[in-house]
Amino acid sequence: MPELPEVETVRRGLEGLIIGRTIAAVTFDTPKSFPNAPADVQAFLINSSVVTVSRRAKVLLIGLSSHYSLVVHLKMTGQLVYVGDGERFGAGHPNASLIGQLPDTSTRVTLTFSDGTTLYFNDQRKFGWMRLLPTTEIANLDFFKKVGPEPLSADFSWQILRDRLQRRKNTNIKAALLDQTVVAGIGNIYADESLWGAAIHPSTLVKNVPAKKFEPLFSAMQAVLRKSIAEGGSSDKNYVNAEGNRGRYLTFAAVFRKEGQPCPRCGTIIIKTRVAGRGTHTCPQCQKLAKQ
DNA sequence: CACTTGACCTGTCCGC
DNA sequence: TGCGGACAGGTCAAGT
Repeated sequence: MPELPEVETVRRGLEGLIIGRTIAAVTFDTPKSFPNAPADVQAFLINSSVVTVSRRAKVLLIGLSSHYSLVVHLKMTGQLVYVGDGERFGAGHPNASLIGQLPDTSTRVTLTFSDGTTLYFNDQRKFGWMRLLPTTEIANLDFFKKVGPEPLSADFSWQILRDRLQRRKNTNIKAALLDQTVVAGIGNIYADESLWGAAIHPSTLVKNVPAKKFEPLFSAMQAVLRKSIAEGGSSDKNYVNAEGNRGRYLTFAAVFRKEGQPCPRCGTIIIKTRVAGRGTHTCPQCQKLAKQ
């Protein structure tokens, strides 16, 4: 569920909260959530400070003064939540209610800074992970070598999107949008919202998507992602930002989790089906499946 | 090689 | 009320 807008929201939050802080201690539960060797942790995490917080696709990169980085994938239920001390987050601060609430049963990794504040990596379903890697090695990870372009980057275009989607011409358009090697950062929420925006049925095979539809799809995808970032992302169940607050985008969503409600464009009742192995929300009037 | 399905997890919800 | 099973979906491995 954390997709590009949610991870970007976490990134922006962390950037203002943890840069310059020095890591004093770490605790973690399972090798899967944090598989690094204790010796590396001691040598390259402890006593290093946070220099950068960046993002590529749905992956967060916390750059450290040791020239290592914490690489974090939240997968479905991961959270990165910063909790200050009483002085920083006193009564009235939106984060104040978190003091004493963490760690909880979902906490996998706890990073304690030298000033006594804390960054928690929580993950109810344990799909997510956090790894400490030399910063220069990140680009060599298989995922980073294969991942597609950033959909909001200045040099991305509808023609590039079209060409990359068409590499998967025999699969449906929703599966192609979810393929991170086609374009980075799109997950179930924004695939459904983008396809509704362009009035394309998600089961349409890529080779059958009319040529005139790729530009509207590109525009809809960018608009949806930008709107969601502006609203702090989507909180369906677990997602919260770096201060523990939920996102607001689903208030504005056209179809995602809107089954049974009227389509904002034509009033037809939104339905939920299954496409590409995922729950899929469409307007049956706006998004008709042409014979294929 | 292209494409689809299952596994990884656990909390929640639904039907019996 | 309790319980089994379906479901949630990002990514990778395995299967067709």
